[in-house]
Amino acid sequence: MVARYKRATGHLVMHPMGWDAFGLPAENAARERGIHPGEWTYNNIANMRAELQRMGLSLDWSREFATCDAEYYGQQQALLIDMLEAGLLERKQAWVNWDPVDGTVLANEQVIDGKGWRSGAPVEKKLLSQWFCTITKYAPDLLEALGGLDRWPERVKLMQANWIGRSEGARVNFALAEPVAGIEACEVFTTRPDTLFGMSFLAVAAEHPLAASCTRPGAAEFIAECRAMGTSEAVIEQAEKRGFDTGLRVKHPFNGQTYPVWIANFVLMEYGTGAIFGCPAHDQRDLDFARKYDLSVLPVVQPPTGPQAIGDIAFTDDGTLYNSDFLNGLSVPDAKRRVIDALEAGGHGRGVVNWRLRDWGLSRQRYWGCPIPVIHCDDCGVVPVPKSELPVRLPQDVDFSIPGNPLDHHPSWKHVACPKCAKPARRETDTCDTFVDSSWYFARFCSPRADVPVTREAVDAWLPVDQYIGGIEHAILHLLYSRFFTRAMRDAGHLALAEPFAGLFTQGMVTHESYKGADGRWLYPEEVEKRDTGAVHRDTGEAVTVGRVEAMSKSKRNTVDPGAIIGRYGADTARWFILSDNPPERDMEWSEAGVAGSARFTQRLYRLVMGALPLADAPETPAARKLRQVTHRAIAAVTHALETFAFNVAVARIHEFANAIADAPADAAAAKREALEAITRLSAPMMPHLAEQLWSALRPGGDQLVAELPWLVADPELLAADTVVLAVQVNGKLRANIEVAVDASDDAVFSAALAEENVQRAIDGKEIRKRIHVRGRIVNFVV
RNA sequence: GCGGCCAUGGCGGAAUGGUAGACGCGCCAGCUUGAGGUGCUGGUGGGGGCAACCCCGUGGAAGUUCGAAUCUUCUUGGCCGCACCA
Repeated sequence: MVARYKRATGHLVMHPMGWDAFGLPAENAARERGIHPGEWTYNNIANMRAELQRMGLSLDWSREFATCDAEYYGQQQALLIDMLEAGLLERKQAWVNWDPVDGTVLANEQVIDGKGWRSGAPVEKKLLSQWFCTITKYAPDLLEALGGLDRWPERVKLMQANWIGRSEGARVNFALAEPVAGIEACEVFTTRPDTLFGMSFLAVAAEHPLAASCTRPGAAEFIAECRAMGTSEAVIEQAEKRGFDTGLRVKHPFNGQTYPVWIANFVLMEYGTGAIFGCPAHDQRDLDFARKYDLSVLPVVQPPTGPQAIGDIAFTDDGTLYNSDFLNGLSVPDAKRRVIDALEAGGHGRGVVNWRLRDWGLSRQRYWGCPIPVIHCDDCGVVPVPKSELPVRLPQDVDFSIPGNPLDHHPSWKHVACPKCAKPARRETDTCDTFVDSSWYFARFCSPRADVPVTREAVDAWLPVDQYIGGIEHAILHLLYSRFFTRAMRDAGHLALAEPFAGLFTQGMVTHESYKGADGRWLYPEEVEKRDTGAVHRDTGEAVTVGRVEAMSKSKRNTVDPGAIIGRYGADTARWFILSDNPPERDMEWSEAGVAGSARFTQRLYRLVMGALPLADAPETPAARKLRQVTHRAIAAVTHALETFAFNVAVARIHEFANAIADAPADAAAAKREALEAITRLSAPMMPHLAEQLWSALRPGGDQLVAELPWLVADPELLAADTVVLAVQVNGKLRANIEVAVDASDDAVFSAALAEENVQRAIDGKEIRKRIHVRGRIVNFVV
């Protein structure tokens, strides 16, 4: 609808459609039904394409592709090779989130409450060699550039900023009192270096090297316990601080004292350095920990109200430093600066900016994804596949009956000659996270058949995307990865911009109740019948559990098929109904109540126009001028509503317009054609088929489609009314309405208002202390 | 815990600080029909008169203002994001 409107307003619109088609569901279908993932996928695409075409979407099908087309993922492989050469794609050992059910690695973003986002299984930590996009190299730019995205929702920018997570602080190096296993010091990250004199312990994550070097009895068991508990939901909810004293001690950089080193379950290896210094008086977690293990608590920041004892609540606000040697008397911000200077001068640390964002692990041990185009050679190491040999195609003959990665246990696919030395070597069998596929598709649409990823001419002409419309669920991951990929492509010379999406609109999601049968299987809404006694299965009559209203998803089967509405009422009714229901940015609980009303309106509009034909010439009358004014106000109102994405309001304005045309008196006939043509053209983006039908009836023999006509522009002369209805208030309460000339003087307006009987009654002879006249709006008497 | 959004009739929702509830759904009544549906007409926030009109009303409390659903503060509830992030 937006594409049709923008086209009418003179824009050259590219409205493409493609398919994000790699991923787990295809492999699951293959396992369950013995059908090849490709066949399953392309069948689904054919069904969905037909569905979209029935809706009458003005899509440019000549640019269509699927991400599982070798022509697409081959070009993606070329981009990956560029990124490898630019140091943006790296292989490194890393603690990864391992989904034991799906048998694959998950990105942090795919771990929800400690569980795999698809399998729901508790995620384990594993140390593996994996491919990473070094998105962290762009962290400062990805954060700063958010400021320039003035057509993005604030909410999305905020979510991205939080996700990137910039925090200023210091790294402090603590020398061990006695080196252990070759380790002489431990570095921590802190945002509160000002509280360094309030230190009472140092704590490291279970995965930290210092933890591993601890030989005390019980240490290994404690570490194993932490790892097993991992990120499971139970642990997070309990939030119980647990620790193990290693017996090691570190030296304070300034006061010469030593402090104990603990292993603590609340310290994360992934953030900062995996080690912290504990200042219980001014950090709640440290305080909980210190109280539990009876560690010292020394306050060093004094609130303005004076010294206070620390009980079970840490003091985390600003104040004045004390108990802190050379920092005494300073404010918290001043003390931070001062202590960082001192750390740097003494070689004990430095001020740093720390980022929450971590590198993007994109390796998946899966078949149905884009193969990472490198070859492992015993002599040459990791060698990129020469671009002339792309695409690295997925083999067709794969066996899903064995668990694990089918590419890995395929008999021949991975055995190749090294491109450098020609000795036997092995293909990489990891495939890409499917977020990679969706991180540059918008650029590919500009030149979808090119034998390079994108042609400069095409991307320079089309990008950035002027209006991106997608669900709020993409606020962080997809949009962040796309912003990263665009920068990577820019640095590789493929295009010349950093930000892919100039304007972003986040649609709400369509939600529906979910249903579960007695055997625990999810049921489709059409299988369920609601009776007074409760929900039952339509065929078997057995009781059905009604679940919560949530976003429609294939896995929960709480989906509805717009095809049913199209079949019964037609595409225009379906479109009109979907647009009229509620504001597009809001979630919509799907209900077909009201579809009949939408169908009624399409019928009504048809009768309104067809019933007025043929239109004869008629004399200009005051009534005709009134109808013309109504028409042009409708044009302005609908245009404004569409510009602001208030589609439900646009629908309401067209309803009002239709009501006004129907109510117009017979002597307004001279303005009837203009009104009927206008309502036809205004409703065309929403109901394109009906609009063309009506247009051809209004202009028999005409050779233009509504879709080709420019958008109507309201005539300012007709928008300006001759008279205006003013509300008259007394003490802010409405007492009357008066109709006055638009250019009536204040005095004329006031005397007209005072002439109203009801106004006089409200004033009741009291003194008028103030009179307000806001032209075209309101009159108010204060008595 | 931190950050953000939201709260308006039976329902979805309108409302540049200026007539709260547009428009639609639903419901009620009447006309049309043999009946039902469709269609058409009227009504539909609460209360009082039952007409003209008056009082109350946008989760709650206070404030700014001639005037607040809208701005400010506090508060309650719901939703979303992040989360032992040092």
